[in-house]
Amino acid sequence: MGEILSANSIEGVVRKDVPERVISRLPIYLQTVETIAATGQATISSEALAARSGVSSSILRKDLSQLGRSGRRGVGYSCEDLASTLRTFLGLDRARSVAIIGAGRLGSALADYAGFKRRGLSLTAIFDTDEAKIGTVIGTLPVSDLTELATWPEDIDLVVMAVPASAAPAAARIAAEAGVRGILNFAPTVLDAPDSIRVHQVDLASELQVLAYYSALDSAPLNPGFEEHRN
Amino acid sequence: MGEILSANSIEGVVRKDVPERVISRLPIYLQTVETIAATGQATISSEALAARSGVSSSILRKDLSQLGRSGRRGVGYSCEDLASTLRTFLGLDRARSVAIIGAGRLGSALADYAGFKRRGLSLTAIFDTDEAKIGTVIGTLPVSDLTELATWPEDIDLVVMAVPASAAPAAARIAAEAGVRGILNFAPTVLDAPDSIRVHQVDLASELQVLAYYSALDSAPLNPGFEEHRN
DNA sequence: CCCTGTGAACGTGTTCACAGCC
DNA sequence: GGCTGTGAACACGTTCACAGGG
Repeated sequence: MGEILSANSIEGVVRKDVPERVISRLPIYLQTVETIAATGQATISSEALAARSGVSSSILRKDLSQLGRSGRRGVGYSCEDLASTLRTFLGLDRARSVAIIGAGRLGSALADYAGFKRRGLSLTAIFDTDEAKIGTVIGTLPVSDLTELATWPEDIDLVVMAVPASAAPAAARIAAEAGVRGILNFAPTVLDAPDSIRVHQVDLASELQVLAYYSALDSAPLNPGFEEHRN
Repeated sequence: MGEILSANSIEGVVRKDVPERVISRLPIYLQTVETIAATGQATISSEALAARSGVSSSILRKDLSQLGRSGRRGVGYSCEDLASTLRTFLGLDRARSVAIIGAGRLGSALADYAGFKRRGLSLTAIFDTDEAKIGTVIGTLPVSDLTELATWPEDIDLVVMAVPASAAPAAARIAAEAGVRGILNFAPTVLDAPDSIRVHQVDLASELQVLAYYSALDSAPLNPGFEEHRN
């Protein structure tokens, strides 16, 4: 045991509990540093890496320092080492298997996303409940019946949920029973899932509505005088 | 640099400055309360609305209190009034116009998303640079040449970017020059845009990598005694 | 008595500034 | 001199608990 521990640092140091905010930035750093490594550059400073990742250099250093010492003072971070540290820390050294539920337009489009393998993920299966779709091929994978998820021969770690809101809760229940550990939910509905399963929401309309708020903000004042509402 | 632009101090309009965290939850409340209103229920308590939105009741009350008084003590919130307050606050009372850039599989799938109008958004145009795609029809909209965005007759408030990472920066520049106020970027690359434009990132692989981290976390038993390492 | 609205306490995340090592 | 790593200061977000109107 303790693979996870040794993963983070060479000297058997601690795995402090790393806040989710930090975790959510690591994939960005990973992607940036991989891009830089691909150009042949051997090292990069926190300043430069932060700028290209859209964060401040101090937060980048704080974040990376939580994975154990990974940079060298006076030099910067080794691109290769850092990429490898990040991959290991995120658990991507062995590819995580992903299934897509929903073989409609969105599911098909996401399945086509070329970057799975390159980013430590392996698309293992696509499920649907629609008999007309089952058996058709998307990319290289045939669409399987969702009921087969429960007895699927390979472990499925993560699910991308690309079904209508009405179908999402039932599909989530099936995924949870099959032992899936995380769901990325594109359906515009809050899923309540057991604690064993982690759900992240991606809602096109909600994201656009937030942007709409800010777009309205500086072009036209709304609600004049709403300040005064106090009681 | 840090995309943390302060959206408060713009154009002289000083409104009580509502934190982004709060703004990002409002669309969820809106959707939940609309669903409840559709069942005919007239009022709802903070407790119930919070549970169905996946937040705590105290945070819901704090959030809503920032939009002015919207509930009634002893009773709860009027579903209709609250929905209307939220829509107005988010600037959705007049539909915000959205364009999609990228008429590939993802762009087409997103264009098909039925909920635009219902959620205060109006899909106005779809752009691409590929001549083979220009002129084809997606849903009810023809695909237009991206160069036309600059002189598009209708105002375009928001853009959904559904192009490969390599094409995203150039497309973002065109959008920025056309006066677009917000970009929802599905391309897996950090866009740096002028301050006048707000960029939100949706990255399939990054989201899955975060889920991968947590899935690895508790499937492996935690190191016994790891508590003690905390300092 | 019910349920919102809110100050005050608490906890978490970010920035600052510099010590420490290259 | 350059750049990381990190405590300490600061800012922000959440929860608590209760005052106060219905």
